[in-house]
Formats: sequence, C-alpha cells, structure tokens
Amino acid sequence: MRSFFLQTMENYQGDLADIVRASGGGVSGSGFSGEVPVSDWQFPADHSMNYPSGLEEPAVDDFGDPFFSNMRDPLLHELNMPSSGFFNSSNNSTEIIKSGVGDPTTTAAFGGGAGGVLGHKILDEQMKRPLMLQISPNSKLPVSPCESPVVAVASPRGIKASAFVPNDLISANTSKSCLVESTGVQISSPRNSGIKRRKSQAKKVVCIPAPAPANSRQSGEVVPSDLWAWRKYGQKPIKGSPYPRGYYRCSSSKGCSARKQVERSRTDPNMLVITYTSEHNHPWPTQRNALAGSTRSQPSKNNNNNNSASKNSPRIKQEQKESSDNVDTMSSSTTPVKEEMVEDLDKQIEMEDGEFSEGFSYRPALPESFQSDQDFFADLGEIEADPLNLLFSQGFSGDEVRENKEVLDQFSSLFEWNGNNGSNINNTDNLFSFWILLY
DNA sequence: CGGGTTTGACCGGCGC
DNA sequence: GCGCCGGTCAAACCCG
Repeated sequence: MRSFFLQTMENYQGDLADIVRASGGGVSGSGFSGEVPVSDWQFPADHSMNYPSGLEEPAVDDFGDPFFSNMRDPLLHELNMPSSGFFNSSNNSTEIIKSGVGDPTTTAAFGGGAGGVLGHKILDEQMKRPLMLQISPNSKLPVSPCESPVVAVASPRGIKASAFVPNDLISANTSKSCLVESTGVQISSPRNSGIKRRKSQAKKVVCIPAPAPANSRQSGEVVPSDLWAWRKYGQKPIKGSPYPRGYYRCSSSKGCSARKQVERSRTDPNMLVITYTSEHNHPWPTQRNALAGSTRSQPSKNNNNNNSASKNSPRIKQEQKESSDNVDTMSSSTTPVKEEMVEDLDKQIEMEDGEFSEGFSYRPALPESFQSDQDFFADLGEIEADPLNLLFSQGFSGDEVRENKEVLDQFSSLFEWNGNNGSNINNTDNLFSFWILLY
C-alpha cells in the first residue's frame, strides 16, 4: 500500500535529502484500504469549480493552495472518522527512516510513519495541524468504475475524511512516497521592500511524484497544476542539487503574495518538492484562465524552433527539452500524487498565541461572501454538494465501501471525469482533481 | 495585446 | 568584510 508520511521539520531548506521518509505500519482500525492516486493537479478549465457547500471556518494557517487552502474542502464536510490507527507509532520507525531515504519505491504507511518517526510528542503537535490529501482521478482512467476502495484521509486531529476512488485509479498508480514537511523557514523579502522577512516564516513543503523518470538532468519542472494560476518568475540552480528550482507566484489575482518553489528532489529525482510560501489573499478561482494553473505548454514551444528556447544556451535548451519530455510523460502517466502537510510548529505556536508574522495573515483575505463561510458555497449548488455529502458522510467499512460505489459513480459523473489520456500537457484541462483538506 | 516563460542581474542574509 | 547563495526583478521574448 502506498501511503503517506509526514513530518515536522524546522528550518527546512528545501533539501530533500533532509526529508525523511517513513514507511511502516498500515492504517489500522480506520478502514484505510486504498491508495491515493493523485497524478494530475489539473482542474478542467471548463469546469467551474464551484466548491460546494460545506465550507467551514477557514484554516488559520493555510496557504491558500489546494494543499493548504484557506477553505476547507467542502468535500470533507461532515466527515468524521476516529483518529485511531492513522498515527500509530511504529516501533520500526527508525529502520523505516533509514531504508526509506532515497528509495523511490519506499512508501510510507499512512499510519505508522508519522508517529513512529516523529515520536509521540511531535505527533501530538501534528495532531493539531491540518493535513491534507489530494485525490485525483487520473485522466487515463475510466470515468466511473468504482471498484472503490477507500481513500483514507488523515487529519492531525484525527481522520475526518475519506473518499472512494475507483480501483483503477489505485491499481494503475505507481506512486512514490509522499513526504511532507512543514517548516519554519526563511523567505527572502521583495528586493526593495526593506523589510526583512528572514524570520521564521512558515513554508509548507509537498512532495509529489515527478512526472518522469529522473534519470537525466532536468530543469524547469513540469509543475502539476493545482487550482491556482502560477506564474514563473525565476529559476535558479541550487547548490548541491543537479536540478534547478523554479519560482512561481500566484497569478490568479493581482497582489496575491502566494508563492511556490518547485524543484526536483536531489535524492530522489522522481519526486518533486513543492514549497509553498505565503498565502493567497483571494478565494479560489472558480474558473481557471486558459493558461492558468500551469506553466505554458512546453511541447508547443519545443516544436517551435523560433521560440525563445532556441536562443538560450545549449544547456538550457537541453533542459527545456527534457522538461517538455517531462510534460508528456507526466500528463500521460498514471503517476499518483500523495501529499500531506503539517504546520510549522513555531507557526502553530504563534497562531495559538494569536500572533501573526509580519505581512503574513493566516486568515484568508476572502471576500465577505467567502468569509461568511458556508453560505457562499451553500449557494453554489446543492447538486454538487449533495452527492458529496452522500459520499463522504459514509463510514469506511468494507461493506460501506461497496455500498458507496453507486454514490461514487454519481460523484464521478458529476465532475465528468473522462477517459482523456492527457497525452500532452494541453489535454490536462480535461483532468480533474479534487482535494480533501484535513483537519 | 495580455499573459506566459526565460534568464542575467541584482539584492540581502548568512557563514566564515 | 567578503563571498556564497538563494530569492526576486525585469527586460526580452513567445504564444494564443
């Protein structure tokens, strides 16, 4: 079983070598029997992602990304599961850690890893923190075959959500470990701001399977799209890593300070490490721009000798080509993504003290309509909400899983999952992901 | 024309 | 103080 692990790290510097992977005990007593296929972080452009009702009070420390959304995923509404089982401490944690590092095949147990790695004390801290999970139907997969094992969702506070995914989604996936850390880290300030932000500003790091086998040097990463539109504003080679780091800022809304960094893990090139900093100051876009949410389609560039890449250095060109190859691989692959997050401990403390780091409001700056919480999404269509509630309000026993197949079918069709194979990045608009945010 | 990427330059933090 | 390094800027260019 592929699974998750999480850990809390302080002063994470983006070096995946520092990331400890854990694997081990599975989920016990929680009904977790599935895996989390998360491959394409694309929301279909033609899908107006009006998140259904169920929006609850925004997370205090969210980054606005689907990973760290300010808004709790309405899909999780009414989801409550016992927490036991997911964070069982593993006696094997040490071994797990050692064996896991650098091994793409090593997976982390959803349950055992975190507790085992971090120890009870830290785990307890984590239990306070949101943890999230993305579930994404792969574009290659059929729409509604709901041989639905359960995708479990763990929350630091306990399991509160789960989802069903088609078996196909699961079996087809060749997920790597997902690792997550949370950090209190430094981020540089705007050049002329005069404000030094190299304080303990939280970053949130997500690791996802990289689009392509990383047996070659690759540069500009093919960043899986999420709900937000990101604009790349820089790329830098990182010392110690053969892979450059891409810098993205949110382009969904002007003035949004949300940023993310994408780099390939130096220890496991099959993994992409995405670091989110700052938070979105605007609600999730209900509809993505044509170019939003992902980098420009690389293949088209590649096929055009007159593009800027042709003017770049040979090294860059090569990297770009590899990058575009990555696109193809990624969009057509069934690589799942699993990720979670934990809050930075320091930040958590700060938040609990009611303090915020400068210029970093953890409260989402949402329009009133959003801040009025449930009302907004409640207005967005009960059609979406109801099946989801149906789906997610169910328990997780095997019988219930089976019983909910039909519900999942409804759910699948609701979002028009189709069999588009996403043979290139341009097709990813037909992909769909949905997120489960955990609390 | 708007919005994207690319990439060299610049800036500031940090370690020595 | 200096150099390294990471993060950001912004001009140039591309694309639809």
